[in-house]
Amino acid sequence: MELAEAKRKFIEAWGKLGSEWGINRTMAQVHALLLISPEALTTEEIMESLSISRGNANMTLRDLIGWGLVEKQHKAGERKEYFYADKDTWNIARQVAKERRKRELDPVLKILDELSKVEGNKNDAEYKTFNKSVTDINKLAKNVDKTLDTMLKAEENWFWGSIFKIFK
Amino acid sequence: MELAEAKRKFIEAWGKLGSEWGINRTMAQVHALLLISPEALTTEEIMESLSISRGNANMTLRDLIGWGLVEKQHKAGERKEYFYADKDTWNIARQVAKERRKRELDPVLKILDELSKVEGNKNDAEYKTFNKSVTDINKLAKNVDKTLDTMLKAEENWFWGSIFKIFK
DNA sequence: TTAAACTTTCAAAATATTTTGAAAGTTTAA
DNA sequence: TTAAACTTTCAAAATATTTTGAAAGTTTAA
Repeated sequence: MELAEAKRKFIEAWGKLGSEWGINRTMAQVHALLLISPEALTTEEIMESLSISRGNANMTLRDLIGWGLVEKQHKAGERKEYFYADKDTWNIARQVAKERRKRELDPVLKILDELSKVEGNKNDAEYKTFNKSVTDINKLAKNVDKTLDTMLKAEENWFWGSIFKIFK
Repeated sequence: MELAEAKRKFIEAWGKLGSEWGINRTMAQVHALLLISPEALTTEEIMESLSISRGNANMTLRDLIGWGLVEKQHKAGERKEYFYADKDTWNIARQVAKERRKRELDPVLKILDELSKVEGNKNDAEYKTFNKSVTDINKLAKNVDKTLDTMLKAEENWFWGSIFKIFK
């Protein structure tokens, strides 16, 4: 396979995976493009490579910066801004986990905590089922939360090393 | 908080979480409704509770069955079909992990394997960066894949117990 | 100051996804 | 067989999301 074709496939695959994981397709594609670029790119180059508009490129890059996946760079003597993606996969995984936890898991945990406090008649099947489902899901969500927390603080080797020790 | 209000909130929260995780909102809401129902419900009751159309209810229920989260039940002497959700959160988590792995992770792993085989000039920065990113992501994805595999085979207590032993 | 070189915004258009509901299909009892 | 009681399908409508591109805004050098 040609390098150029391989690059296109990578951008496509990453874009698809992104869209299945709540990151929009273009955002994931811009990220993919930067991941395989040795040098930081300008908005212009990104627009060109992916055939997207200036507005889209601008907003997408700001989102990626917001997710902590991309940073702005300035070159001496130039007005243009350059964009560079962190290429450490462990950092990428951690950043994504961190953002999604904050944006999605935390608000749900808050609601579940409230809902598991709702009182009711213990002889009412409706209440009993509601309460059991809510408390069970709450427990699971808290476990996930704690695991993510540990992962966020951990070093890559330590994390996977420990996971593997357990999983043999 | 009233039970009725709590139920509404739960359905809303689960629906939102679902839509952030690639399961459509209505599907997640139907699932939530069934999770807090002690008895299996009919299509009619689901349509009514959530104010959705017959077609939507039917397709959504079939999807939920396809994800292994809901099952059809028949009551003796009745023509109607009843739908019941598995209430074991560990099973739910495993089912979802299993389906998403199959639908999303596996295809990407296949592409990454191919892409990491692409040959090129080792003095070319373009090639070097491409190759490093692809192989790194491939390694991470394989780790995730293996961990999911273990999780799918594990018992709940064993899984979380082990995770906790490590994470102290 | 000014104007060139850039970035950002946002309403409108394009696209993608979801939902509806009527028509078609299926099953069962008699 | 038939017809009532149900389920399924799918084109069209509704809704949600994404993208465009021109206009407005900002920064810098001179």
